[in-house]
Amino acid sequence: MARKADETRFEMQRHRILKAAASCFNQKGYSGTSLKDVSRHLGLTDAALYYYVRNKEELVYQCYLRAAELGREAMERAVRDGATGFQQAHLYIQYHVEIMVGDEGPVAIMSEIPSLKRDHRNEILEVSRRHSASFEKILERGIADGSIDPCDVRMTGNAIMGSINWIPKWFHGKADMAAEIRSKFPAILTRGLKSG
Amino acid sequence: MARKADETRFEMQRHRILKAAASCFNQKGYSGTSLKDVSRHLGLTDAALYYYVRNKEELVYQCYLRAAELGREAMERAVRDGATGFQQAHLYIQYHVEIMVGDEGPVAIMSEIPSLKRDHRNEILEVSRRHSASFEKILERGIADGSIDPCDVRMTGNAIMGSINWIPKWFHGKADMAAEIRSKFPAILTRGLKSG
DNA sequence: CAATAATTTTAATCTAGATTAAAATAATGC
DNA sequence: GCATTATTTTAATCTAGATTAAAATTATTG
Repeated sequence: MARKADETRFEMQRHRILKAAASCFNQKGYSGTSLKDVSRHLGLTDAALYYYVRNKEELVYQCYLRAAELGREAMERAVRDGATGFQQAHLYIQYHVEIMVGDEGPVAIMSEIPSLKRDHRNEILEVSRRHSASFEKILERGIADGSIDPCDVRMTGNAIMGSINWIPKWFHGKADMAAEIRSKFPAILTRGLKSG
Repeated sequence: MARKADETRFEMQRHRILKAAASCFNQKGYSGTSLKDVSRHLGLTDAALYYYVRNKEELVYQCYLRAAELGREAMERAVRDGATGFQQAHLYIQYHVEIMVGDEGPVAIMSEIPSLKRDHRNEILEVSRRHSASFEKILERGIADGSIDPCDVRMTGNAIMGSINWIPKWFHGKADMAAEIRSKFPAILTRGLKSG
């Protein structure tokens, strides 16, 4: 039987598929994209996808897991690398924006949660809650250490996250636009936080 | 034959339907909501909807027209009532937020544009472009009159709009939450604009 | 190269949900 | 109350797209 080499081949293909799927879901929504839409992007048949994934729902679910993974990483790095709450918030926004516009493609299809089946949905909702909570913690930290002006962290968190999550709705992959977003968005979103 | 009374009856029912549809589309997306989903909310049969609307696509389209109408109104009122650019921006955000959380229901399903057929899509995209442009004009006005700090109006506009458009993803109709959003969001979104 | 495992395709199914037609019910004007 | 028009339902269609099974192709390994 085949060993490590195959494992890698399989994983690579699977990764390509998830990436293509995430991109489609982002553009057309879950129910709006057919498996043929996804497979066409890869020069495959729709049936081929079933070799990599149990069914369509599993496909979004995997996209979400990947998005959650990337999000968690971004959060961790931000908390590790930032000295003050403000810096952590700034870094997190920077990393999150990067996920949205980077060449990894838009991994995060945060709008499709209703399409998940109950167990998966609950899991993702839970992860998502924790994620929001972490960001609010950062804001609180900033308020405590004086780097961020006192504010309602729940609302402020939602406002900032929404801004970023909405990016895929108007950003369509042009490289120069990506650069612009990367360079300007973080400053715009944190300007309102700055204290002093 | 029936006259004005019926006209009104018809219009009222049609309005209820559009409202229910918008709400469903917001929760589950266009392809994710069946006509049965919509009709169930109203105690009707799915077939009944066809008396009011040519087909499903027409339904989203009408929702969009209504959303666009409300958006335009909000923009006009804001421009009329605000003295400075900053005030206009603040008012517009306030009105826009109100549309999202008000009892009119979430009219704006700005994510479903890809589901529209070409003509309708182009029309809505055009309207949407004009709308964004109007908001950017407000920001420029504010910069010119000194009430808003110089900034990239394109990016800033997108950031603010995104925040608001994302609200339906996490706001689920609880009245006290609506009040909180209404009272806090505008300040949060404009804090970063303030000059001086 | 032969044999086995991995990957993809072709060709059916199967189902949900949009759409339609005809019939039934409710409302209205006279 | 009758006749007409408005509204809704019931009962079929019709179709796109998800899913599956079996066959074909491609890699891998010894």
